[in-house]
Amino acid sequence: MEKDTRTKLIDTATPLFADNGLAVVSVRELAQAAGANVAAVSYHFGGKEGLYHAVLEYQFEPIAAALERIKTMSTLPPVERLSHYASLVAGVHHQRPYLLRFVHSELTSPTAAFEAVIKKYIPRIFHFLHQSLAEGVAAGDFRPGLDLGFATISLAGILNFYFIVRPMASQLLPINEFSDERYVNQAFAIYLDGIRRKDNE
Amino acid sequence: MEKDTRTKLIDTATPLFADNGLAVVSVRELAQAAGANVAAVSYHFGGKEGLYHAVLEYQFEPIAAALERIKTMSTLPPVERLSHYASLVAGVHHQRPYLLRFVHSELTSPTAAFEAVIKKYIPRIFHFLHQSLAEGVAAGDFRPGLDLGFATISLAGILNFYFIVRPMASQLLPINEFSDERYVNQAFAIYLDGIRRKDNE
DNA sequence: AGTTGTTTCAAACGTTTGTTTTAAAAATAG
DNA sequence: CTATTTTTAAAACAAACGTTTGAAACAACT
Repeated sequence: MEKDTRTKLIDTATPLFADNGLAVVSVRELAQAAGANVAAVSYHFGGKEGLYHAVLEYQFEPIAAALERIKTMSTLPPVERLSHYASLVAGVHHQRPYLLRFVHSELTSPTAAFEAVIKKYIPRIFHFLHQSLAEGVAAGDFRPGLDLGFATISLAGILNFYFIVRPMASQLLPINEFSDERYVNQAFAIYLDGIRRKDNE
Repeated sequence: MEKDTRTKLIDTATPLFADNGLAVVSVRELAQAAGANVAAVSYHFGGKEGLYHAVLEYQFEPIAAALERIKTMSTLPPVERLSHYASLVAGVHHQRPYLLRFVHSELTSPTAAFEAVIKKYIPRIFHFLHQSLAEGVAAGDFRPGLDLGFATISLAGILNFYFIVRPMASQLLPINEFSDERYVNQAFAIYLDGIRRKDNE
């Protein structure tokens, strides 16, 4: 078995890195949690940063796949493209519960992996949203006065913020039941209604 | 002068802690950046965590003030209360540009300061929003089917996410000009239009 | 001027960090 | 069976960590 300890290390490191950050988690703590030897990290990944990089690449796999699907959407009407994006967000976070922790951690305090991983995917997503919004305005679906850059951030924010705070939310908020799909549906509905062109425009 | 190095340390530590986190910033790096001695941190704050705690308390000052103002709003109609909250968000982030970094850092990977500081303020804000939304629904202003817990997160998300990613946004997004007030105004308008009761409801 | 309390400083303390090095053991493949 | 790769264990490494120490410098006040 070639990849037994390799994958075991990645699986164990994922929640530890996501919760505590690259710097806080020590190699010894990591190895013990994975049931592996201290030297295994250097042996397989060339060091702690190498393991972190491997974790991040695995986390971004579904985003790469989602971006491929996004390419095929250019013929769809803007509203449907945004709707697809919303369900894509829910699906990706369901597949990779820790992904957004890494994205946000890299956005706020970038490590060496920022250039290699984050800068590769995030701008493409924003570009897709930005362009879909622009076409929606041009088609008369959305409010003509929209600031597109801000509206892009608003959509990303209203959809993703929930997944950022969710791990702590049960301690802080009086929420009965957490359903990612229900959240995304309502949030997207609010957003879409909010940017729609009104009759008096 | 008693508080010269004290405040100098707090001021210097604020962006360092905000950008890199409590664990990553070393006391020596901190002291050198502040032009102080290594021992000054232990002397004035009892240690690195004490300094972090002092930084956090200073950051939360405007939130405490905002919560006081919120108390006086109970007589206002729900829409205006939410609108006040939106401009309060903009004002607080203007006063304390690093505040949200700390809030989010504590939400995702809590330090010892979480219980003492975060748990003290955040639930009150969410309670205020939750209640305002509930009254708005009861008054017929907002859609009757709204999930209030989710709608609370949506509002917090659409307003705050911008301030989380803004430091990195210029590298990632094609945004011409950053204006916090303009962003908050448009984002809140989108949200408010999105939760408004429609004619057919 | 002299006393007292506070603040600053360089140096040192004991720990922990990531990584490397040995060697032996285990597993895999040809 | 042999050769290669992987895993384990224990030890060692320099570097960096947070904190403490004791003396020196400073300030405030009688």
